[in-house]
Amino acid sequence: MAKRPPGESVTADAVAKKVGLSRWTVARAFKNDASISIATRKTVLDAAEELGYLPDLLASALASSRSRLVALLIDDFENPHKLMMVEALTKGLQSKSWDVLLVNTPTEAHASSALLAARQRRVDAAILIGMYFAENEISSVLSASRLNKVVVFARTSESDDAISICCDDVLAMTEMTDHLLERGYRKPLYVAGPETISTKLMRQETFMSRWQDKRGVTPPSARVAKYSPNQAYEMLVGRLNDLPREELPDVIVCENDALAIGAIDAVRYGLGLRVPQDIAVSGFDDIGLGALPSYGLTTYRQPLDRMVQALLDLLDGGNADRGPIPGMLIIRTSTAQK
Amino acid sequence: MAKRPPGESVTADAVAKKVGLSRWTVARAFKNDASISIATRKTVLDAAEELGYLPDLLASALASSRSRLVALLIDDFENPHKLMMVEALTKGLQSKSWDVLLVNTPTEAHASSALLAARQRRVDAAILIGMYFAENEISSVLSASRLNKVVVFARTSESDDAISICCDDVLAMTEMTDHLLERGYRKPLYVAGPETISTKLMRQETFMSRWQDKRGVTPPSARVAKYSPNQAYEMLVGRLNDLPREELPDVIVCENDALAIGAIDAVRYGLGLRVPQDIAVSGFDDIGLGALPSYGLTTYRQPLDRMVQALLDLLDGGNADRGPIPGMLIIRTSTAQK
DNA sequence: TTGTACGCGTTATCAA
DNA sequence: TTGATAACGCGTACAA
Repeated sequence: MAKRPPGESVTADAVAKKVGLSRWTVARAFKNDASISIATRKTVLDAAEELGYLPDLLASALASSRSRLVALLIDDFENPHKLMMVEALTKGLQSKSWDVLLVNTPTEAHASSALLAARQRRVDAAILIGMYFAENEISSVLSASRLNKVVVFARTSESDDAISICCDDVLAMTEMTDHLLERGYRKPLYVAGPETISTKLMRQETFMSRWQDKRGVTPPSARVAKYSPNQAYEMLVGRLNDLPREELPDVIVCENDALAIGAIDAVRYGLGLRVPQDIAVSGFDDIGLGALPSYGLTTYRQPLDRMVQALLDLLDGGNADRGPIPGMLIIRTSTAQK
Repeated sequence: MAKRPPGESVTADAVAKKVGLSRWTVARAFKNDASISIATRKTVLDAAEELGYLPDLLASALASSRSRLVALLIDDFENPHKLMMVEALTKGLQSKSWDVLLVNTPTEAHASSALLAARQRRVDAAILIGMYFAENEISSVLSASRLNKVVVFARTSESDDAISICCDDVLAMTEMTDHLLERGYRKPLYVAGPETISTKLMRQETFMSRWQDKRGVTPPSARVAKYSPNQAYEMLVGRLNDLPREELPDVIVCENDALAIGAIDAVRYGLGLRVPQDIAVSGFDDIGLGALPSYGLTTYRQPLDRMVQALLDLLDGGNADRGPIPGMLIIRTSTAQK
C-alpha cells in the first residue's frame, strides 16, 4: 500500500480511538436519526472536527448503496433558461446534501452512454433537463441499468420509467394567448423550436387551438432547428423581408425567450421596424436578458422554485407527483398596446 | 444485506464465473495497459457486455484512491462566458473519462464548504472557474484537506497551492487598445467589474497604461459590482445621461461582454444614441449574443480549446505550466470606423 | 499471462 | 445506547 503523508485520510477509526469509543458510534454521531446520547455525539463531533474527519462518501455509498449523488444531463448550454434551471437545481440539491454530477450530452448517443456512466458512479437519480432526444432511447438504457429514478425536468415525459416535473404549459400558453388577443393583435406568427421538443411542450398546440377558438382562424407558424437567437433572426429576416407591409404579422409568438430575443433583433435590425409599434413579440421562460429595458420582453415565468421543490420531495422518498405546476405571465413592453 | 432484484449489480465476479476465469482477469480486460492476451480480453468483454457489466467506479476509487472525478466550482451562472467554459470543460473532461461534480458556490462560505464536500467525494482535482472570492480562504481549506490539485481556470492565481490556466490578458488588452487607437477613438471610458476580480485580470491596468503611453492621458473608468448587463446599463445611463454631448466618451471599453451588452443597450435605449456612430463599444470573451447582427460586438476571444487542453494535460500527470495563452481579437461593427 | 490474500472506509444487522 | 461481524466491489502487490 502506498504510504500516505500523515494527516491525510482521517478515518472513523482514528476518531473512535481518540475518544475511546467504537467506529460505529462515530458513524452514529454523523447520522441525524441515530440512537446516540447527546453527550456522546458532542464528544465525537468535537474530536472529529479536531482531527479534520469527514465521512468518506464513496465508502458510504459502497456500503449502503445510496450515494446521495444525482446526475444532471444537459444538452444545450446556449439556452439561458436551461442555465437558470441548472443554477436552481444545484442550489436546491446542495441544500439537501445532494451532490451533482454534471453530464454534457450534446447528442443522443452521448445521452445513452451518459446514463451508463452515471450508473457506474451509482447515482441515486438522473435528471434530464428538457432534452432534445427521444425517450425510447432512454427507456432502453434504463431497463438495462439499475438507475432508481429518472426525472425529466421541464418537459413532459411519455415514458413510464421517467417522472416528469414541469410547468403547466397549457395553462401558460392559454394565458399568453388571451393576453395577446386582449391587446388586439390579429395577425400572429408562431415561431417553434426543434420538432422533437415542440411536440412535447404543448405550447404550439395550445396557442393554435386557442386562437382558432377565439378568432376562427389558425395562425401560420415557422420553425427553427435550434433554440438560438441567431437562428430565429436568420429565419425571420429571410421569411419576412420581402413581404409587403400589410402581410407582415403584428405579433410574433415565440416558443421561448431565446427565439424571442432573436425575433426582436430581426424586427429592429433586419427589417428596420419597431417593437412593439410595428410588430410585437412574446417569449417564454423569462430569462434575464428579456428584462433589459431594450427588450422588455413579455414572457411566461416557469415556477422554477416549486419545480425544484417538487424534485427534492421526490428524491427524498416522496412520490408526490403533483402534475404540472402553474407559472406566471410577465407582461412587459414588447406587447404594449398598439 | 438487502436483497437486490436479480440482474442488478452485476459484478466482476459474475463475469469471471461466466467465462471461467478469475475476477482479476476480468479487471485486466478493462485496463488499457494490462498484460492480457487479446483472445482472453475479447472473451471477457463479450461476456461483460452480455451480462451488462461495467466496473463500479466507486469501488474502484475506494480501492485505488483515484476517482477520475473532478469538482467544478462556479459562482455566477449569469455570465454567459462562464457557461461557455463549463461546456468546453465538461466536454473535454468527459472525452478523457473524467466525470464532473458541479458545485454551485454563490458565496465564499459556500466555496470553502464546497471544497470539503469535494474532498468527501475524493475528487482528484478541483477547478475554480474564474471565481469572485479571495484565495487566501481557499488556501486555508486546501492545507487542511487532501485535495491533490486545485486549478484556477481563466484567472491568474496568487496562491502557491493552485495552478492557473488562463488567457494572456495583457497581450489581449494591448491588442484591443491598439485597435481602438488605430480606429481613432480619443475619449474612452473603461467599465470594470467587481474589484476582487478586476485586479486579477490585468485588463484595466493594461488598458490604462497602454493608453497613457500612446496618448499621454489616463482614461476615466467606472465600476459595477457584478458582471451583469443590467448593472452596466443602469450605471452608464445614470452617469452619462446628463452630460453634454461633447463630454460623452466616444468609446466604452468593457471588461467583458456581459457589461458590453448592457453598454450597447444603454447607449441606444438609455441615451438614444447610435452604436458605433456616436459611441463605440468593445467587450471581452466573445459570447454568442455579441455575434448577433444587432450587437456586432468587437471583443477578444479567449482560447478556450487550448485552455481546456492545458487542463487535461495537467490532470493526466503532466505539469505543463505553459503560462498564459494568447487568444484572438474579434473585430465587428461596434467599433467600426467613425 | 493468470491467480490469490488483503485492504480501501463505510454501513446493515444483530448481539450485548 | 453501544459493540462487533460481515459485507460493498474493486485494486495492489506478489506469487504461480
